Amino acid sequence: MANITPEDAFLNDYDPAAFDRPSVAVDLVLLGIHAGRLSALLVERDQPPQAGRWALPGGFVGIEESLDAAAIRVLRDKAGLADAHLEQLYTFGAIDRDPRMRVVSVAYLALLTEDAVAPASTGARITPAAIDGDPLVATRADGEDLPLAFDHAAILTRARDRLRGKIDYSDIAFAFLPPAFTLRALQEVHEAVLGTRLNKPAFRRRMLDRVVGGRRLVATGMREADASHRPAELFRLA
Amino acid sequence: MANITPEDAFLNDYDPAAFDRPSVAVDLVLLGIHAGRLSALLVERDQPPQAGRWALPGGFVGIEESLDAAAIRVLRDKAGLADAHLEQLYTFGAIDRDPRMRVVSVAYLALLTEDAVAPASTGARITPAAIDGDPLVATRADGEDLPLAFDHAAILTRARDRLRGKIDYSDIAFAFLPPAFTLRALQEVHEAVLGTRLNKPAFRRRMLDRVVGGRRLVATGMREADASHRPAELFRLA
DNA sequence: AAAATAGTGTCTTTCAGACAGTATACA
DNA sequence: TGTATACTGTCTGAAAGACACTATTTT
Repeated sequence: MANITPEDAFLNDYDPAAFDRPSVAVDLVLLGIHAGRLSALLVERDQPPQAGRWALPGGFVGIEESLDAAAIRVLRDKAGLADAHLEQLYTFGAIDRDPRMRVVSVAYLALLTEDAVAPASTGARITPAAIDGDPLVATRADGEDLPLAFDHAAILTRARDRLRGKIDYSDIAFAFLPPAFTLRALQEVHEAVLGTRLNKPAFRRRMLDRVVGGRRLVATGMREADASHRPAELFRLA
Repeated sequence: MANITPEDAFLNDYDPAAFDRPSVAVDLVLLGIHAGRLSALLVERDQPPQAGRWALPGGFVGIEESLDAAAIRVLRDKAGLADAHLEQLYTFGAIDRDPRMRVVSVAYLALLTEDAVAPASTGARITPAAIDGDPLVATRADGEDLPLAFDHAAILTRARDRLRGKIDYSDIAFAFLPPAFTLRALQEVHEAVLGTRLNKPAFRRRMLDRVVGGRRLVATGMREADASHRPAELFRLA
């Protein structure tokens, strides 16, 4: 072990500028709860290859731009969103994932509130689609299953799995909600992400007892406005 | 497939071939349990920049090589290891993380058994170092704290956090162990990763009841060989 | 026999699921 | 007053922590 091999010497003198390099891109998985279902914002491709298929919004990373900065730029310029919870998801680097050229794509997870997902209406070039099933299927509000471009079904699957894995022990669920929210809304977020129904008293207890990152749920004393029956209390994270 | 034109690009008005691209590299976080502590294999840099500092083994990704293939190649050629549990960790893309050029580095986690970590002895160019504390410190077996190169302390920190987050609900602990192992060895892996002591009866119950990925612990009927007192039974995952 | 670790039985606490009940708002 | 939903009390069962005990092997 630890001998200096010819490969070591070669790599020490390796000049990457002399070789072709992959392009580096970011792709954004924009997720929100829409009509009670976990949904992604997808963009219809209008150019070949894969014209007519639906893709994640993305863009190439500039030579003087960090990965995070590129993700923020795509969020703003391609999705028209000023702000969202953004976290890096996974990097996809299969040789043939894009038929035009070698592209290594760093996927980001962006979590949106319901009012950020809804304006992208069905029929437009960017639309929310419920993601469900295994293998994953993206279904638009009109019931149409949208064909996905490139390896984007794999990216969406990994995004959903990440979300399911983290929701129980992190504060990501709150990224889907406005600053003040009802416990029912929080439960609906959990149910949409996990794809299961949850027990209400146990859920309430767990959420009210829980401390995540030094923060916990506190009652605001205010109540939801538009309920047709008894309005629930609004909580916030503090 | 269609002609490759600038219009084919993800962003209609952006031709990546016309711009400088970052280099893409992989860095390997080689982790194992050494002397009861979670330890990483580090390589001493013998060239500037940062000569004398300790780095993760890494290498550039070839234009016709997937990220996973590059990680396997580095594992073999730079670390001299034929096989290990390999999983992608995170991609580091700050603009100035390498002073020589723009490098986007995809970090991989590689988990090794004790006999793969141990041969790299203290004093050699590649050495195991216990990683502990917050901020993270890498300590060689002789007690020396090793200065880390570039952003590799941040990479190691993220590797440790990933491990701690996954050990309770995945089978990664077994990647540190040979095919047959005692329950005490398994508990020592958990304790080294989490940095805490665990309750023995509860740990045994949990492990023997647990089913992860359709597999569970089964007794082999064999016992450990070199114990100076009552030898423990060997288990395997099946 | 002594020493040391393997392995188990059991008590207690904690917490989630289930279910039924009370409270409060709107029609 | 009816109805729908918010919110809570309590029972039960599952699982973890703590601790003490028995079992088995080497020296």
